[in-house]
Amino acid sequence: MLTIGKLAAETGVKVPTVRYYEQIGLLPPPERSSGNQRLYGPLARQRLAFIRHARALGFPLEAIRDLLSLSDRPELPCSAADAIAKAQLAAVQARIAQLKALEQELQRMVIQCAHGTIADCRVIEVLGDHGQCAHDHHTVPEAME
Amino acid sequence: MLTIGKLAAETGVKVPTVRYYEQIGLLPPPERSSGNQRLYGPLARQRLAFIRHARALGFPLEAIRDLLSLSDRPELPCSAADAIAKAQLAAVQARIAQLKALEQELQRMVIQCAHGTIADCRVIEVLGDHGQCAHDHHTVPEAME
DNA sequence: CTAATGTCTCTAGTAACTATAGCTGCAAGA
DNA sequence: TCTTGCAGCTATAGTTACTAGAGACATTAG
Repeated sequence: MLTIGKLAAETGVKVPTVRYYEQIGLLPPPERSSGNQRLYGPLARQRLAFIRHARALGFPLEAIRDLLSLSDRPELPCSAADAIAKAQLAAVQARIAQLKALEQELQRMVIQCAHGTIADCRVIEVLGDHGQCAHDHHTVPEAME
Repeated sequence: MLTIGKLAAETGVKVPTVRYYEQIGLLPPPERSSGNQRLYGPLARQRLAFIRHARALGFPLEAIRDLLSLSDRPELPCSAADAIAKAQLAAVQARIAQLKALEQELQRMVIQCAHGTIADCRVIEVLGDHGQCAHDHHTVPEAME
């Protein structure tokens, strides 16, 4: 049986985060020691590793919740899991495309900076006037860490 | 003089967001009408457009705060503004690189899915075992809007 | 004049944690 | 055995950049 600290060290998740996952119901409440400390078995370790890996791939916790409940029902077709992964892939791709447009614009700004005074700084000037931009970056999408 | 609604419509910022910017000190408290409603002049409009554009380029509000205070001092050298823009560019580029690694991994997962049952779903399997991954995506960076 | 829309303040909620405070548990050294 | 010090416990609040809601007042169109 692992204490929360060992579990955290083994999975690379921080201790408060483990407790947070329990609080929001992603991890089941574990056994407790006589002194009321959490004790985890290998199943919990596996589940936490799953969560950690999915988070690292950018899946939001809600998607992970769905994936976990799917993995508890191995007899179902995997189309639902597939759909979640595809949605995540699409979100990542959209985000990349958007960031590339921002990158272009920022690069233009930085390159044109003549390193004089603020009064004729391209950075400040371009920010003040969207008309000088090449691309349409005027939609700020949601984060995804 | 513009009411908050007109200002919002002209700049593409939502009304509560304008009030929020005032609350955190990005916009100065404007004049008020006899009935206590906010009234904005062209300077406020310009400042808000600046904020809006910088946000669209992904600058965090703290960076925008710095940029605004720089733009109030046109005689200073523009190196500080340049540095902020460069930092934002670097953050965007780092984020793109990280998302590309995720994209690869997600693509592998989705492509390998045989559309059978959950029991042998690659999506679920790969998430449960990081050893099957090609890349090192095990650092989740911070958001950026 | 009335009805509809706009605006006001204030509070709370979002995602996914992180940090803090103040307490108790537990293992090892002197 | 004492004690020191880390680990763990609960609960609350803070983070970013807003968004949503409640309930009241202002303004404007018909």
